[in-house]
Amino acid sequence: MLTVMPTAQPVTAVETTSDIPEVASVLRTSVMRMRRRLANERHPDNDLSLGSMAVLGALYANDEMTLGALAARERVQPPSMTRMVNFLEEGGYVVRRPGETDRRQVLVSITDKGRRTVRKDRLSRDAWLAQQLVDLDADELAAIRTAASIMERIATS
Amino acid sequence: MLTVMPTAQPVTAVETTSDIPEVASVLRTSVMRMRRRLANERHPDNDLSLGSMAVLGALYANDEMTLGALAARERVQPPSMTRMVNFLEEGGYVVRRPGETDRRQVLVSITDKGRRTVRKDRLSRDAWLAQQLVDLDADELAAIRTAASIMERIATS
DNA sequence: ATAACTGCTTACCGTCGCTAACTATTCCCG
DNA sequence: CGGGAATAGTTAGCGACGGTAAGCAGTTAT
Repeated sequence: MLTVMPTAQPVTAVETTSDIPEVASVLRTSVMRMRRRLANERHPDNDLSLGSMAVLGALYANDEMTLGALAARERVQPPSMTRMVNFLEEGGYVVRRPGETDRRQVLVSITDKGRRTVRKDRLSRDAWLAQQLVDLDADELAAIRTAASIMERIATS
Repeated sequence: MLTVMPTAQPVTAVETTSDIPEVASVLRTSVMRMRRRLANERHPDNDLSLGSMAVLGALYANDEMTLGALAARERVQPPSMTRMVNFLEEGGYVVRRPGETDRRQVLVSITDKGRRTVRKDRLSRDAWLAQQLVDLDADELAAIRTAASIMERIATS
């Protein structure tokens, strides 16, 4: 007995191969649209942008990081990270201090306010996306997981 | 007979359900990074941005559309679409003309130059992404396809 | 005929990313 | 030790991309 087959008829590997350009195109547009939607879905009472939240999340995990490490992690140039950290510092979410051994460095650490924000935000910000995923079946969820890891790898290559 | 199970050990539906927040988070960051990468990968000799290309692609499929229809299709506010169309018109990729029955409308249609650009660009712009996908096996490709269609649906919901 | 609505445009603003050029510190080598 | 090279961040300025508010012109309804 066939369970629900997501969308496609079973295709052979050969046919699939010739579809690569099409998959590339489809993936590209869906990624673009998805990120636009995600950017819009932030909670209104939260003034932190997606980028800022990602930084704050990194600091939530590792209490203190250099600005350079943050930039590398987010795959962003140092000036972009400087701006984000400025913004976060003004809001009281993080604090800066000069590096101890190397005073050129800037050590960024998260404040209690930042920590609280991350916890609250993890709940509310991903809530919308999680809600969209809740109706998916196990196969679809697995596909998303696989695709996400491939995208991560491609984006980082 | 079980075909290849992408990456994960067989998980029950119950376990999978509890992973939803994590999948949401992973998906979100990979989408953000992926789109950043895609934006950077455009071919240097092509002065059209990703958004403009999407519009041109829509016009390639349906010869003539109103500006409003284009905005709706790209899930963008009318002013944003006005700007893109201005840009495309200046470059000679599209032409504007007033609507016939309703002269408030603006009908946008693609020129030969626009058509040529789409064809050339489809080849060259997605080439990079396609190259990244070429080493994937059939299951992974299927996962991408499924994920893309889900993302499309979510983004459009 | 006029009021309300609609489709697009204009003006302005914010985010996010980049490069180039600068400062301050550290490292290395003669 | 001293001085140039390298490194970590910052500042300044730009471009792409998105939004809202307000205005204008054409259409519809009363």
